[in-house]
Amino acid sequence: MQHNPISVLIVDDHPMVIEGLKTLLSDDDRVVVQTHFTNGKDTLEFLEHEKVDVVLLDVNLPDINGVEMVKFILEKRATVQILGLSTYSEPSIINQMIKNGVKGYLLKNATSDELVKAITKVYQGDFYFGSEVQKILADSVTQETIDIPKLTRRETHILRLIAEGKTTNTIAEELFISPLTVETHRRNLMQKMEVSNAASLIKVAVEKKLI
Amino acid sequence: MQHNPISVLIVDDHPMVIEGLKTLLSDDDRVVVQTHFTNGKDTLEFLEHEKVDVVLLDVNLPDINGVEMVKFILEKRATVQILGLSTYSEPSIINQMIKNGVKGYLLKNATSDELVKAITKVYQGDFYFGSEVQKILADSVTQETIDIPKLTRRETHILRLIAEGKTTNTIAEELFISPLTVETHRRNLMQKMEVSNAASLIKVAVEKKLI
DNA sequence: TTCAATATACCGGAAAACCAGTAGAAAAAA
DNA sequence: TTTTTTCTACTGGTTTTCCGGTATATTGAA
Repeated sequence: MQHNPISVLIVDDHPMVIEGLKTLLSDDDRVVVQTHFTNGKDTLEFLEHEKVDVVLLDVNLPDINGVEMVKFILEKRATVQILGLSTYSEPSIINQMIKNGVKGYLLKNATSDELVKAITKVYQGDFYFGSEVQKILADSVTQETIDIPKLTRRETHILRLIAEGKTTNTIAEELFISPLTVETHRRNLMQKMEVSNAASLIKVAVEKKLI
Repeated sequence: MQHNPISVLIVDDHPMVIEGLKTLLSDDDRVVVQTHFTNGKDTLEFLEHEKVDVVLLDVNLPDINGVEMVKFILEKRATVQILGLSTYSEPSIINQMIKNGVKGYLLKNATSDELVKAITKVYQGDFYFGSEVQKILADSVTQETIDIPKLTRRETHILRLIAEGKTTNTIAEELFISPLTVETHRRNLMQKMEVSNAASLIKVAVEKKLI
């Protein structure tokens, strides 16, 4: 089955993680680490003219945000399979990454075995999620993560201004619109966030990372 | 100078980080990795009857909190030097760790050179902080971290209730005090936080991690 | 082009928040 | 024990928010 080993590209800004991944993967001849990068830009440049089977992608890169990165990589190389990697498990981020096309997701406490398993699965076009990640995803369905309300541009803007402590009138002046309009927006915001005043509006906005 | 290499103990719950550290340190004969653990409990047990020169301690262990861990290790082995390691850089945590006795601190994006340098420095009894960490520490002195207003117990409590979207009257009922009293507290809170309404009160409270 | 979503704007009224100042009782610190 | 801080409470008044509606212009996607 494994005539050609699966070529892997590692993207992570931590040298020690890169070395660790290489070591963990070096024992297994089904997988070969082709190269590695510590930032998004170099990775994308490389993929411009080279190809790999699987990208091991850290979510927290110094230059490009992980969710964006998935999109960019797949734009360049639609056939590549991406396996997300991160230390912590933010349900919303994992969800976004999946939406953008990652085929698997592991936390960094994964063992060597799990790593190889994930890579081979993903390479075959299957999905693979670490057990903790699965748990998180399961929770996130029931939890509040799923109901992050979609705010319009104007609403997001006004939300920020409210958080800065500005009154309806001040905001209206700043945006050259009627205070009544601002109030309508604020009311829509509160309805979407299911709260009944500005204080808790800000709290849930922070919780849902909308600010 | 380096007759005996410095013996190092690695504590990190991520196998790939452990492998990475080992690899990064394997090139240098001034340092030898004696053993490694993935949790706090096993580490402390080991230190009960064995000794090492330097402990590379990840801040985020599954069982014991990093700040506590420093204290426990030094209680067991007062002569050991501890070098903190973490992915992110929380000024408050770094400060606490230093207070508890770590001699150095690195982010996980450190290079092999920096790692060895840090270990040798720390071993000699000196301090060593990665450049990013230094920046963070410097900032944390000048930045807003310092002017976290001291809230009284009652104020903290009421702040939480405000964040939950409760009105003055509701809070008063809940605490069996007059609404007027609650209002006084809220006004004091706003004054201390230098804001003029509940929305921004919550925002800065979140920023300053008071909620 | 048509339709849905978004941004705009209004009325009237109730509720809550905000402001400025004062002040006594209780608890904690000196 | 004295002093300071914290918690309590008030008067009286202004401003702002919040609520339940309604409604039109504009924009963007199908």
